[in-house]
Amino acid sequence: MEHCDIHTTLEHAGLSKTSRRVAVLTVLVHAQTPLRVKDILDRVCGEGQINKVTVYRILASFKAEGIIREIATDHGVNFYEMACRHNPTHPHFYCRICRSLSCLPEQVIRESRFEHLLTGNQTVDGITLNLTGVCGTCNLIKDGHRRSKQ
Amino acid sequence: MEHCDIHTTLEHAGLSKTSRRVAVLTVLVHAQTPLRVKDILDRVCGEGQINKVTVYRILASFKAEGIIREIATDHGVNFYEMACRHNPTHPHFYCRICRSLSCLPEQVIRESRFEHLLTGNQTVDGITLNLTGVCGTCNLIKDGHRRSKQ
DNA sequence: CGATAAATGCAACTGATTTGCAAATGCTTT
DNA sequence: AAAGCATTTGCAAATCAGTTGCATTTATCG
Ligand SMILES: [Mn+2]
Ligand SMILES: [Mn+2]
Ligand SMILES: [Zn+2]
Ligand SMILES: [Zn+2]
Repeated sequence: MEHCDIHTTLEHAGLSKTSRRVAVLTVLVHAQTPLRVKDILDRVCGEGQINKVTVYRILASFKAEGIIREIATDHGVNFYEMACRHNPTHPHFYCRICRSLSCLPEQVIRESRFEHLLTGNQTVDGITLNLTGVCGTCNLIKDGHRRSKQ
Repeated sequence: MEHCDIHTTLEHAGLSKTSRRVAVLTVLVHAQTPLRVKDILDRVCGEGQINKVTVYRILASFKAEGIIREIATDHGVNFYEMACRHNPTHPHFYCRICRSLSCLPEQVIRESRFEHLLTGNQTVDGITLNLTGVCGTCNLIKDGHRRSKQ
């Protein structure tokens, strides 16, 4: 699958190409699902490592520049994914058992579809559509438990 | 505006009508916007007060029974609102400056509209549609700052 | 009334995110 | 190159929402 060029993206956002920013962006660009800060730390295990505070700060700057999207969940853990043209806004599914987040990529969400709902002079810069429930894997485990109790 | 009967709701959910549950549900039923735990604690300032742990446990039981909805936000603070027939699922607007959440009540969101996106055997029990941005009040303040700097 | 289960409060804990500050790094000007 | 200044990073500590363990109270049942 195609993805953005790391260096072009940073240049276009006006962010200098430090080793840490390149490392974090590389991880995000190659991710198949949205990532938590912990996931990013695990995957940036190159030579000089990286501090979690640095990751938080880099993510904040990426978000401010519109490079990435932030997806909040109950349980207070945020996920991050690319917000480039290769990855338009789409719904997600969050499993409240295993706390995993997966993309539901078939339906693109247009901001314009909801802007008429705004009555005051709000400014919208993001949309999140999340389904919550129990994922397939956790449902299987649940069924197993149910059977073994009968 | 009309709202659910406290006692009927608790009975129907199979929850005993303790003073704390009645207090929390009363606050939620009369709220004009989704509330944080802190808001609920502020509003349940009757005689015997109430402990925050109790509020968390009551909210967990309400959510498990489908009495209320939970709305997650960046910043890791959850909001709660009634999930009864008087208040069908609808989008919300979250201001990332003042961290307030407001209801956008004009567009009802039907779970069925998104279920065809699920490929595996997930179980869906909730949908959240959030717009994020800067609210009218915070935009006014921002404009004020911009002017005073010119 | 006792026995038992459910609900509550309190203190301590957890875990994600943030803040303060000092050290490192990078770029500009002399 | 050296000095000056802004940006980035790391480390320790703080913050803050939410959770857990356990003792106490309150409700329920026979
Ligand atoms: Mn996604
Ligand atoms: Mn609402
Ligand atoms: Zn799961
Ligand atoms: Zn605001």
